[in-house]
Amino acid sequence: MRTYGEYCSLAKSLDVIGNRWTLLIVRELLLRGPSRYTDLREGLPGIATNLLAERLRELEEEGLVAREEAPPPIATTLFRLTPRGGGLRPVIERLILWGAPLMTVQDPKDVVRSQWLAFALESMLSDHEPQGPAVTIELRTGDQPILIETRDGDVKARLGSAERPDAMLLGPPKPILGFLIGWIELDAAEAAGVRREGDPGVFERVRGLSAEPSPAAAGAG
Amino acid sequence: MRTYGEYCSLAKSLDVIGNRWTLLIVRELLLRGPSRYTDLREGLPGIATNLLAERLRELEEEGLVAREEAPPPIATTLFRLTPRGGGLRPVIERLILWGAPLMTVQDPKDVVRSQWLAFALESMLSDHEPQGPAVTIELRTGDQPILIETRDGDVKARLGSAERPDAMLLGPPKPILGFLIGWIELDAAEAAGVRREGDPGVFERVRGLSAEPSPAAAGAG
DNA sequence: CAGCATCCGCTTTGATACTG
DNA sequence: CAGTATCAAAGCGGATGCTG
Repeated sequence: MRTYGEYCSLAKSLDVIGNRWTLLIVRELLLRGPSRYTDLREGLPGIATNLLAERLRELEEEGLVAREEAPPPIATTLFRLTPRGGGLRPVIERLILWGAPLMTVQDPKDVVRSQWLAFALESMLSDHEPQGPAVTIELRTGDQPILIETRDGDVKARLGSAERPDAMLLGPPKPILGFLIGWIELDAAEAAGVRREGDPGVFERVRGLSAEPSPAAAGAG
Repeated sequence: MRTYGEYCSLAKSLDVIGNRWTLLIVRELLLRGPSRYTDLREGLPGIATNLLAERLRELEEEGLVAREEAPPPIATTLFRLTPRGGGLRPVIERLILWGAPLMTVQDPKDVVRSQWLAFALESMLSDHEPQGPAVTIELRTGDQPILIETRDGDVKARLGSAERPDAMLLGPPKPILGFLIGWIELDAAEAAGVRREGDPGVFERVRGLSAEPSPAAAGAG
């Protein structure tokens, strides 16, 4: 194993999770829960199968991932995060927040997955009126519908549909994200191809208030 | 440039700062302030000089680092973090916290630098009695003395000495760190070669209360 | 000396093919 | 389903040399 050889907490962290793909594997395990090898590979487009196997082996050795052989009737291997591996969630949340300005650039070749958007939205949105009645927002963007819900003062986002959401946004992911993060207003999002249904006021319940849309200018500190 | 090709905030962050050495360069710039090329290389033992040059160029292109040519009398190039680059501090702090359990293992080949210890201590300690009189603790470990001070409810740690610190710890870094983080008690630290001077009560002002010394068992989440 | 660029051998990664 | 095997390409580490 290649190590920085520094008695430094940051360097030692990077010795463990600094390799390519490692943190994305942890992301998949966080958002999917215990997963099969094949499902992980499906959630990591472009990863070489030998690399996924090697990374999982390393993560297991480091105690971040546990392998679980399901008994005969199911007969499959599940990979799950240990508490130590789950402890990376705050790190990943901070990286998501720091990277938000980079989402203003969507390369045509970028793969879009609603699961990633939902995962990121949980870190980026917050409930500004925790005492109010729960609200539900549905997004129709990416490959699957996303459900945003306020719950116990938190904002939860996951794949799913609601019978009667309080509001709905349909269209390309970039302006929808830009509007929910707070970089652009609803009319600008609509000009970029977003369609709204339901009460426009409910968005303000969870919307962020960042002011920095540009990836070059944004100082997140 | 190699990219993950995902429209995901985490993946895009890693596209920018996921390369080897990048985050350690940011660490050096955070703890040193604007730095010369040579000083950066000195703070990153083992980095190849061409890699440092390449990383700095990348960081400049991404807008995290700015290059500054000092005028003729000084005639040197300074590299400084932009606000965007400085925005990585919370990410690095979380990585430091997550990596703390890894500091229970000190490889004989690990380079020890007091600056790294001071930087990490700032993330790991907090002032439990912000209204009390300011306290000063000096550490004699690593290559240079470290000064820990309470200030405005924060704990600051930097290289330096005090005329009359309220307390002092001398000895190997591992037990000193273990004691300050809260994994072991003072008598255990002393048994591991730590010597104390001054009031033992002042340590409780800033000490952490983590309970998990083992890198394998610690669930930080 | 500060701030690189070049060259070379080794390691890691990516793509694909194949297996119990 | 859950990998292993193989091989080419890219990245990295170390040494050395160049330039103002």
